[in-house]
Amino acid sequence: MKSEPDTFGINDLYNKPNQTEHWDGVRNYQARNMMRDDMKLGDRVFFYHSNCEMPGIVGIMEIVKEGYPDFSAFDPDDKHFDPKSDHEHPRWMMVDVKYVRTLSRTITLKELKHQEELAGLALVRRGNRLSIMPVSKGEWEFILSLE
DNA sequence: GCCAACGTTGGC
DNA sequence: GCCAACGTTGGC
Repeated sequence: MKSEPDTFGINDLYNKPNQTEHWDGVRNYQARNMMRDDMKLGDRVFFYHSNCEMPGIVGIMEIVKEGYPDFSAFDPDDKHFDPKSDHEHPRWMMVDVKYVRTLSRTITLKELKHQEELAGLALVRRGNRLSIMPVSKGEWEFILSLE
C-alpha cells in the first residue's frame, strides 16, 4: 500500500493509538476491489512511501479490519468527498491496518526494479500508478530477503 | 460505444 | 517543475 510520507508515513502510523489507522481516501476501483474482496484479517502488507525523496518499501503492516465503507466519502468537507457515495450505497471501501514493524532500511523502488525475481511485481510494471497492489508469497519473501 | 479532453499519479 | 501513463468524464 502506497502513501506519501508528507501526508501519512510509517511513523504517523506508529504514533496512532493502537498503532492502527483506517486506510481512507482510495478512489480507484481496482484498489477498492482489492480492499473489498482480497484483503483478509491478518494479511501482511508492505508500507510503501511514494512521491518522496527515496521512494520504496519502509515497513510492514497487518490487516486488522476487513473492507468496510470509507466514511470520508460522505463528508463534504473531506478532501476525498464523493457525492455519488452515500450510506445506503457506499461506493468506496477501506480497511484498517496496524503497524507491525519498520524495516531496518528502505528497500528502494530503484532496487526493486533491478531484481530479476521481481519482474512480475505489479509495482515495477510499466506505468503502474495503483495505490494498492498485490504481492505474491514468493515476491514477499524475496523482497524481505533483500532487507 | 467511441474518443478527445481533462485531471491525477508519481518518478525523476 | 516536468511529463509519461494512466483513469475518468461527457459529448456525440
